[in-house]
Amino acid sequence: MLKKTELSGVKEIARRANVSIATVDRVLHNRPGVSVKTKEKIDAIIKEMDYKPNLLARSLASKKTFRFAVLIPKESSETEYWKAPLQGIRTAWSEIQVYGVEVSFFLYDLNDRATFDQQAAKILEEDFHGVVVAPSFINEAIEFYKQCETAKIKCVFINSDVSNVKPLSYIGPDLFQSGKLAGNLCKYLVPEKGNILVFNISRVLDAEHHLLRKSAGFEAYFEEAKLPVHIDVMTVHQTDYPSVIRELCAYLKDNPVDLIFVTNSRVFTIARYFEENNISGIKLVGYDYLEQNLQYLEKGIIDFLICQKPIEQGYRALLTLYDHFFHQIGVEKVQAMPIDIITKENYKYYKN
Amino acid sequence: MLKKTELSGVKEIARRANVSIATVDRVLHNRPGVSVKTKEKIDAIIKEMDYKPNLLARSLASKKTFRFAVLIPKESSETEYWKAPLQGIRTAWSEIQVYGVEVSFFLYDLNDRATFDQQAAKILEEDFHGVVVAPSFINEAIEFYKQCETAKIKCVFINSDVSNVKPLSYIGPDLFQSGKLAGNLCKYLVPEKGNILVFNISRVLDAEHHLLRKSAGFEAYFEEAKLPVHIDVMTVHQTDYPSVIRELCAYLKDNPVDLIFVTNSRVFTIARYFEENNISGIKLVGYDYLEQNLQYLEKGIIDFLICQKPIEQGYRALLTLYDHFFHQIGVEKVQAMPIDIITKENYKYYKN
DNA sequence: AATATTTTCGGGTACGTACCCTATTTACTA
DNA sequence: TAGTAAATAGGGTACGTACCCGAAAATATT
Repeated sequence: MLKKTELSGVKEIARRANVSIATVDRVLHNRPGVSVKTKEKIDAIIKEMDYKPNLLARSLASKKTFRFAVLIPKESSETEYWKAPLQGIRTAWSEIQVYGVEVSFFLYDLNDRATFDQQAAKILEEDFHGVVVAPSFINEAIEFYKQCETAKIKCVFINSDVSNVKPLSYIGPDLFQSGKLAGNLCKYLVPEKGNILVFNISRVLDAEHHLLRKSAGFEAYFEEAKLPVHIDVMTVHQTDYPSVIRELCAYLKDNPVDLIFVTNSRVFTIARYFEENNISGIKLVGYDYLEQNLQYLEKGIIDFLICQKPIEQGYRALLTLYDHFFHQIGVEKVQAMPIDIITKENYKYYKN
Repeated sequence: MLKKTELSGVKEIARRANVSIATVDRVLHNRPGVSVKTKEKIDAIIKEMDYKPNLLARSLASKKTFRFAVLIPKESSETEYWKAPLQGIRTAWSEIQVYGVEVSFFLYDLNDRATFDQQAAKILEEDFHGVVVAPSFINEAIEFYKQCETAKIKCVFINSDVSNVKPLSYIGPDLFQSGKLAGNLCKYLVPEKGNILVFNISRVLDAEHHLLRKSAGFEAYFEEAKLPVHIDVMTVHQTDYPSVIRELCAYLKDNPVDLIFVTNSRVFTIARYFEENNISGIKLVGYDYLEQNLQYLEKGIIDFLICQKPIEQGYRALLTLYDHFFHQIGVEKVQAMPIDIITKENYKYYKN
């Protein structure tokens, strides 16, 4: 608890440049009204001092308010995955609320493309500065992105990216690599010439859908490693329990399987079937840190879960917008999330 | 970019209570000089408003300065592990420096107990408010902790904890569980009745040393899972390459081995030997995200690395002290780090 | 050369909190 | 009851930055 040492920031600059604080302030925010000569002098001093503005004082003094929107799927009864990013966004919001950040939520239905457009339209009606988007529907998302561009609304994408579109930042997994990691793990779980089933469970599957990219990465791994496993890929569009199981049983009847890799969080569906019918001997690998999945991990029915920090994705998405607008910081174009491996022995310590 | 709405905090309280800001300030910091009656009135209003002080304004106005010390091992030529926590501490420091935080570093030599005491003594001579400690030497650390207690210096432990000692916070792995996770992984790597060698490489090994706890967790896993693997534990106290390899060769000559589990970051030593002598067929699992280890992970000589976010440990250690002193926030007594699994396919995305 | 206009700049106040210094009130002593 | 000490309260400035408003200097117009 001692005293400060040097003089403060802008004041010190002003003193050295023999100008007023207001003038320094003008060049800092390159506002007009400063002659080229003095601007250069001040710029030089700023550089020389390596001046960093005091963010506390800045946001204290600033009465600016920014409005952000959030366009992500709502949590469904079938999977609670989207609770996590939402939670992360809420946490970030609570931290930066005091700096004058307003956030509005627009949640769409993963099983209904139309709801995406509806919510997107609502956002465009209002006057937002930025928006966090989970682009589950490729074409719709691209269209929305373009409209945001003309409306000068900054976009941050989370959870899956979209080619040919350059948002302010993408925060999420490298999906192909995520599939490769799954392959890497599964290598250890199956015998020499084992049989693997890759299982896509999703109502909608756009051409570039993220499940397909994981699936592709998975197959690529075994191809590159030249491992002689047999891989079948199966996709079901009816996501309710009976439908999924019906398809699964049909496959199992005719094919030997050592391992099933479910490309999203719905691996618990399979696990439930295994438990209820006392099936063992088939390894199970899937995605996401959900209560529904963890119980089967604990019981040893699911061997591995792969997880990509959904809470942090949401958290960082909002903070990225905040950094961009308040600190005028150049934000990372791509913020690749780690690809985490969760097992029975470490899940209790995992931070989603 | 709109306007604020309500009146500010203390001012509003003062207005409602018909007193001055200074008086409100007194009851907020329960300083003397306020009659019981007005104090009660103000307290009631504070409660009613659910007043939360503006931390920005607070630290702007406060000229308080806190001094923290850091007592951790220095990076050695043998392992660069301790670079990471140091880096995390430095990052945290750069973020909170503006709030008046001073940090001094006292680095000791992992191969020389005496240096711990020397640096510890230096810390006690000066007037610090808090200290970040890596208690590598159990008894010395306990002694230091006690002296800190009488000197009213708050301690935060990182990397490994010490029983019977209750620091402000412990930030690091659950070592026993970390060993269990290793067992969980290795289960998939060895055959039915495989042979495993657990390898401790450390100059000093206190009774409660963290390598031993990992080792214990590892064995416990196989015991609980009732898996009939054969586990030998070997410890070497000479940590240079020739010595380690000499011991290893002696063991390998007489014993079949399917997998070696190295309980710390020195797994690269073994990997180097395997590479130079073209040994394959022995799986290798060890600890820590070091450049030295990653190259062997990439080459497929090391199968898995377990990692516990050393950078974040340092980062959070300093922030914990900061939170405690500046925000008077009750900090978490134990901040268990996640137990992360690193492979060839996900290490590029890992954040240490 | 005098006036109008534009460019360039400084003074001053505000943001919400901390804390010093002084003024007023109350209680106590002789 | 005056006189003094202690308790209680308020005024005011500072923290580092933002930004309004008006003043001075430079340039343009007549």
